[in-house]
Amino acid sequence: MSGKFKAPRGTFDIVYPDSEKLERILQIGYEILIRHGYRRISTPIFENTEVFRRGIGEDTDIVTKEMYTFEDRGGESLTLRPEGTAPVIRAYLERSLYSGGIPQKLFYFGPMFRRERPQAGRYRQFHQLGAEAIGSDDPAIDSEIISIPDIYFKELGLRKYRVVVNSIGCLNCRKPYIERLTAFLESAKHDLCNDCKKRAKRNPLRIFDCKEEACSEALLKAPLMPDFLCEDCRAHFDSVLEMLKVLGVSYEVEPRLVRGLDYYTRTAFEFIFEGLGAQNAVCGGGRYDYLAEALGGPPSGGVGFSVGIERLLRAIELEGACPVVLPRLDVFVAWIEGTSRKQVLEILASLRRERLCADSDFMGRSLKAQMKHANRLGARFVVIVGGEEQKRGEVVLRDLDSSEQWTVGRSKLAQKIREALGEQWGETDG
RNA sequence: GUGAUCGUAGCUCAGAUGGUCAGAGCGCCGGGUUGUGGCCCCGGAGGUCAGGGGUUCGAAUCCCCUCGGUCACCCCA
Repeated sequence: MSGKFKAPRGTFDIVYPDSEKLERILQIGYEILIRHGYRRISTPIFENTEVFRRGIGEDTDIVTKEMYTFEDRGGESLTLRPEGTAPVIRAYLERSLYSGGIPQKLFYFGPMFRRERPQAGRYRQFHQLGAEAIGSDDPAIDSEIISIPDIYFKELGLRKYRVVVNSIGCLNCRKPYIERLTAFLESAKHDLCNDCKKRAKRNPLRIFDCKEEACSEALLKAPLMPDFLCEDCRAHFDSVLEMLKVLGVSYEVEPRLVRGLDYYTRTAFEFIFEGLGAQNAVCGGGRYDYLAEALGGPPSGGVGFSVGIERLLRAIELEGACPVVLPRLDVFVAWIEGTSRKQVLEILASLRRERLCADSDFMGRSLKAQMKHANRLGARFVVIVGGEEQKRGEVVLRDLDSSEQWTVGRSKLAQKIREALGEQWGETDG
């Protein structure tokens, strides 16, 4: 704590080796997404506030109390994006991406912002890797969207999670259901906790999240959404489940699973992990058939998922999965006092041109100190520049693993290092 | 937004009842002879004890406030 400033509450720096682990995990994710036909989109980090107000829903927690909204100097209301789907749909409509053929399959990665009270697995700036398939209402695309994170997590070596799915219907069937549920809650209100009494009025679907034992008991006889699905929604849901079997996704139907964002319809799902505490949903998503219309476009349904990267990283750490491969320096260029810095820099640059990972001393340290530094950096070789050898156009090359060292001509240096590295890894350079 | 809990050097932590209590290990920097690492030895730098206020002759140690971390609620990724 030497400096004056700290990162704002709920934010943090991502420093090596975490930053390197993050990079690796993203690469694996991108590769899977691309293999499924998804292409990358990057939207602005902020949008007109209306994109979220209308996209996510006026009454949602996100919109009513969690957004970073500000007025810019032109008087326009802007908001730091709290999630990725609404911006992607905005871009889809604005740029007529459907003209590239539907469904449009897009993926994104980037920071999201929500002003919540920080907690393990919950931050004010966090990162999501997500995908959207827009323009198709084929149940098969729902199952594809659910299967991708499943494949991803398995490839990362993760095991300790469950996939829970549900259908929350469409406007036609959800409305009668909510009426029925509300009526039930009214009749059972004397058995509910105070929070649930409030929920019963504001957001009845949420009532199933309550952890109070008394409430859970009271809700045993509550009507469940899947029993109220209209014919189309029922058929869609059944079909999604069948396709999931075909794709080898082990799922559990969770009739009480709901979503906090208004635009969701039909398919809703979450990936719940063990041992993450309260914030145990590493991935969530679902279908959103009304979102495009809410943003002023023509009706066009879509499905998507989003992975919380910080939570994913935590799950990986907990399961000891996906070990980090520490980057290793190939060669460190050390130099003896009195050596021309220009020549040292030339040698360093030439090694880098040869695609070797190379570094040098920039502190004017003693040779001994440079050796220590090279060792700490994990360098495989040290090149020592200076003295008699240099006058003959040669340098000393030392292998820190075997402690062997040779005198080599400068022109042969890179080649010699390559050969030694090649032996190590059993391959020639290319 | 609510509640609980914690906050001493870069890191992990010692510091009984307030009066050499500002420390250790690791890390970092330097040295152990003239141009060479990993082990070992020696030396050094780094903290207004989260910040502010109060009680007291005197507080890292007691009280209050603020900030931050953690956990839970809430909500979600």
